[in-house]
Amino acid sequence: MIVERIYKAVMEQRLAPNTKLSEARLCETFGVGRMRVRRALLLLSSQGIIDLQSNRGAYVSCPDKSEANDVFEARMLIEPPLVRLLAGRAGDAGLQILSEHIALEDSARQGNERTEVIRLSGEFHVKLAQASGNVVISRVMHELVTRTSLIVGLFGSSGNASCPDDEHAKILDAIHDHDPERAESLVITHLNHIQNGLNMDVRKPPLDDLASILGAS
Amino acid sequence: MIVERIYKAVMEQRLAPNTKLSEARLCETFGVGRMRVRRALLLLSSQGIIDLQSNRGAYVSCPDKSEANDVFEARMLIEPPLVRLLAGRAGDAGLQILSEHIALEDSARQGNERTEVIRLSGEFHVKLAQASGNVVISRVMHELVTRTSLIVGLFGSSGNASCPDDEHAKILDAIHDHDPERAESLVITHLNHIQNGLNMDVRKPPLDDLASILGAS
DNA sequence: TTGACATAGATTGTTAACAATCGTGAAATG
DNA sequence: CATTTCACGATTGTTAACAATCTATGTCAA
Repeated sequence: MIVERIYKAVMEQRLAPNTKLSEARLCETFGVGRMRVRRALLLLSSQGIIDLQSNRGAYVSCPDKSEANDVFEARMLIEPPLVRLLAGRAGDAGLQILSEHIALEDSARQGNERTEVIRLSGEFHVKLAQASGNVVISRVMHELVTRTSLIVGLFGSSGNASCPDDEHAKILDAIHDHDPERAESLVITHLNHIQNGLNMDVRKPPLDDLASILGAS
Repeated sequence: MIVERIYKAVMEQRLAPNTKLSEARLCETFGVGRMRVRRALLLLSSQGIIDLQSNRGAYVSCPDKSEANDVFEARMLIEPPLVRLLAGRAGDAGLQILSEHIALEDSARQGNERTEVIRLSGEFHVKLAQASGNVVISRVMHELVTRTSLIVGLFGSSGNASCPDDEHAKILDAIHDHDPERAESLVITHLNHIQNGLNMDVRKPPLDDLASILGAS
C-alpha cells in the first residue's frame, strides 16, 4: 500500500517536513496512476501527515509549536489511562507481542540501525494501544505517534530521536505485574522525557532531496 | 461542504446505518461531479462513518457490538481526563460558548425539535473538546461523537436518543467551579447513562428510504 | 539595478468516456 | 419445482485528455 510506504518514511524521519510530494513524482515512484496517488494524499492529509494546499500540491506537514503541544497534550491525556486499562486486563497474546517488540528494539539499537530504532520506538506506543484490543484507540494512537515523529524530527535535539532506552521495558513490566499506578506513572515520566528532549524554539531547516527516499521501504 | 451535510444527517439520525449511498444519487442530490462525491466518501470512510466496499459501493456504517464497545471505551478513556483538564484551565471564551450551547439545547428540547435535540446533544461533547483549545483532541472527539450517534440509532431504546436532560449543565458547572474531581465524576456518570440506555442485544432493522433525507440540511 | 508585468512551463483540478465488477432475473436443466 | 447458469443492466474503478491555476523566467521601463 502506498499510504503505508509514506507513513513508514515519515516514521523513520526520512521524509522531512515541508518536503513537496508532487503527484507526478509519486506516480512514477510507485508505478501507479494519478488516481491512486491522489487518494493516498487525501488520506494522509485527513490524518494531518501532509498538508494539501489548493492548486499548490502536497507538502509533508510542518507542525508549529502550537500543534506540537496539542499532540503531546493529547498523548498525555490518552496514554496514562490506556496503560492503566492495560494493567487491568492484560491479554497474554498482547503482552507477548509487546515483549517481542522490545526485543526487536534492543536488537536494532545494538545494530546501530538508526531509522529502524526510531520507527520501532514509536511503534511500541501503537502496539500498546493494539494490546488493548480496541481498534478505535489504536487508530488514534497511530495518528498521534506518526505526528510525534514529525515533531521530533523538527524540534528534536539530534541525540535522542528515539525514546529513552529501557523505559518501554519498565512500562511493560508494570503492566505485566498488574500495577496500574506504576504503569501510569512510568508512562507520564516517559512522555515527559520525550517532550523535554525537544527544543521548541529552534526549528531545523527542512531539507528536500526526496529523490530515492521512498525507494528503500 | 458535502461531507458536513452527511455528517449532520448522521448526527441527527436521519441517515440510518446500512443505508446505501450510491455515487449517482449523491451526485444529483448535491449537484456536483463524481469526483467530489468520491472524495467525500473516502473522507467519511476514513473516519468510520461509512463503509466503502470494493466494487459494491458506500454504506452508512453499521457498528456491531464490539465496535460499539470500543467507541464507548475510548470515550470513557478520553473524556474524564479532558474535563479534568478543562476544570483546570477554563478559558472564559470557551465557557461562554458552552453555556450558550446548553441554552440552545434547552430551547430545542422545549420546542420538541427531535433531530435538533439529538444533534446538539452530541455536539456538546465536541464543543467540550474545542473548549480545551486542542485541535487534535477536538478532531478525535468529533469522530467519536459521530460514531456514537450511529450506535445510539442502532441499539438505543427509542426514548433516550439524546443525553439525559440536565447533566450537561451540571458538568459545565463543575468546570466553572474549577472542580476537576466533580467534573470527572459527572462525566463518567453521564457516559454510563448513555451506554446503559442501549440494548446491545437487539439491533433495529435498518430502513432505507434515503429519498430527500439529505435535502433538508 | 530594481521593480512590475507578461508569457511560458509545469502542476493540480475536473470532466467524460471506457473498463471491470457485481447483482439480478430469466431461461434452461435436473 | 428447485437449482444452476448465463446474460443483461447497473454501479463502481480507472484512464486519459482537457481546463484552471500557480511558479518561474525573462523583458521592459523607471
